[in-house]
Amino acid sequence: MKNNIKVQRAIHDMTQADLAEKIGVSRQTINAMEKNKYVPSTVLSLKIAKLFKIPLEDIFFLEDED
Amino acid sequence: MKNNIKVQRAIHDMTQADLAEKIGVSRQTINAMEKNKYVPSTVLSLKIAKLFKIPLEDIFFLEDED
DNA sequence: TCTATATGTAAAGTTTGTTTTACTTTTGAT
DNA sequence: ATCAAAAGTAAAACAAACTTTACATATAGA
Repeated sequence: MKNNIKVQRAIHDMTQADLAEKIGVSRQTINAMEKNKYVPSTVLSLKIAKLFKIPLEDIFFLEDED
Repeated sequence: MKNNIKVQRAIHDMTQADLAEKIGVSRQTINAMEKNKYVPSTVLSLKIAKLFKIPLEDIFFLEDED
């Protein structure tokens, strides 16, 4: 799975720390997500989509190997 | 978080085992998800939304306590 | 009623997400 | 060139997802 969180942050002019605080996780969690170190929970991805006011599928994308 | 996987299964006339097999998890995982025993990963929820051909937010819902 | 299929549940174990702390590197502004 | 903020990274510890096995309950049809 891939994501474009970094782009969404740029659009909204937020740092990783900003986003982390808004959705209630650590900054490292945001960083690791952006670097595709792991797959976040559905609660987390729903919160991010809600914050950015766009469909979850516009931020997170399945890949062939998923 | 809540979900209406059971309803979607009914619409598509699928058993828990059917769904489990289609998205590549165990039947107990589907059962536990339906009974809100845990929060699935974003890959799993994306696969379910894709299978049912509806937006993820039409299946999984944030609650106030999330 | 008997049987097959679907669902619910539980415990143990493995894997993976997430936090915390802490340090390094990059970037941009002055 | 310097400084501060932002981003990258890493290890240890803990929490949660997910699997496997196994059994119990429900439901519907023959």
